[in-house]
Amino acid sequence: MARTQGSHSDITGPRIRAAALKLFAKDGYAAVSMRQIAKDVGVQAGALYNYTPDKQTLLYELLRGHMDDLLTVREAEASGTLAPLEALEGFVRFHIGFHVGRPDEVFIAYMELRSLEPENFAQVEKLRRQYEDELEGILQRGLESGDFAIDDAKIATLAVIAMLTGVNTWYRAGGRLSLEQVETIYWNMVKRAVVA
Amino acid sequence: MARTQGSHSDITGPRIRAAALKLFAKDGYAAVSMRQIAKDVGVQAGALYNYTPDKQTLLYELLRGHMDDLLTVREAEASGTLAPLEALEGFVRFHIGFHVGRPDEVFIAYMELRSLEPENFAQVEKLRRQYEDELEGILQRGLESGDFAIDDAKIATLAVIAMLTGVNTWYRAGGRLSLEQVETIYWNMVKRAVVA
DNA sequence: GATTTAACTGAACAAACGTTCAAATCAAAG
DNA sequence: CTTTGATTTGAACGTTTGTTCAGTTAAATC
Repeated sequence: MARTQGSHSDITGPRIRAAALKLFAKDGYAAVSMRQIAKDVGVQAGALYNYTPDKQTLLYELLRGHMDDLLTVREAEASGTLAPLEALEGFVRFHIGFHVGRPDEVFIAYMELRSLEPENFAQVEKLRRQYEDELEGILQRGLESGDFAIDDAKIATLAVIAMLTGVNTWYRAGGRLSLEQVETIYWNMVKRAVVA
Repeated sequence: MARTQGSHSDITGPRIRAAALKLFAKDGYAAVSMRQIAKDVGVQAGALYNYTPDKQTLLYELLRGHMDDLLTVREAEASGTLAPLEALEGFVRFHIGFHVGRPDEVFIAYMELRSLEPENFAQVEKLRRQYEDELEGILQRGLESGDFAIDDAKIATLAVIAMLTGVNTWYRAGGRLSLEQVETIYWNMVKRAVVA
């Protein structure tokens, strides 16, 4: 079994994942061949199978890793103790910052969900729901405390997330607006949309 | 050349497009084979080539047709003469109603843009920008008249469209909420987000 | 320097791909 | 009934797909 103890080079695995990530994001999972990934890494196609049992697992581990990352990083700045307004602002700014910094991961994370086999899909979907639940909790708390004025916490959750994730379709580092400006613009819109 | 005069059956072409639409939406353009489309229609793969020169054109015509539809239907309820607030409400309700009624078209229209060859991509992209420009115009007018309070008309355009199009990820006809209720919930959020 | 062990190559596999085309089929026209 | 012309079949094409594996290479261990 390969990769059980570090020996000769531990950089090929990551390089494969980086190449797959880039190519899947650009052309889509189904349109990318193992030979293209191998060529990008500078290796023959057969060599990839020392690092992944198959193509599907390669995709799954990218999506799974991305969601783990998202939840782990988010956990570090928990919102449970904050008032709804501050918690919401924190979530908005976190979401934008995190997603803008990982455009390829974000892109495949919801473009290629359907390319996952059912059990892999279920795993990733569960993590995504877990992330959404934090926002829904914030909105629900704010609704009950009277801080927020929304018709439906679940719909507002999905609407806010869709709006925020949309940043990735146009934002490019080094553009007209700084990340902090973008965060503030979106936070203003979210605030006005939900705060009483 | 086939299909120059109606003769024997004019329903095969539409049936092919319907099958392609359904399969592309479910599995993605690259993952769907001409043989799968043919099987769905109840015909051999070779027969498809009496109706389309190749697979790429099939996709292009689906996306192109969808965008033409969008712009044509939208034109029928122009907003130029309305005050910004009414124009915006009309746009929001139209966008939701139109998109919710065509989930497959909407899904491939922005999932499979990258599967279009460059010149086809440019055509479809142009139509999409044309649609977005109407919303941007409404927001810009409202900004200048003082009816709206937003930081940036272009960003607000993209944010609103992302939020509205997100309806398609969860809305199903016959669910808990009627279409009109959904429109109203989203209109409330948009209104609060941008109206002064 | 010899031995071990992990990493990679390069060829091969069966299956599936988009597309083509001669031959068969079928509905309508004369 | 025969002819015409559009439509479909079914096989074939060359290419590409994911994956396997015996054999080569090269680094680490003794």
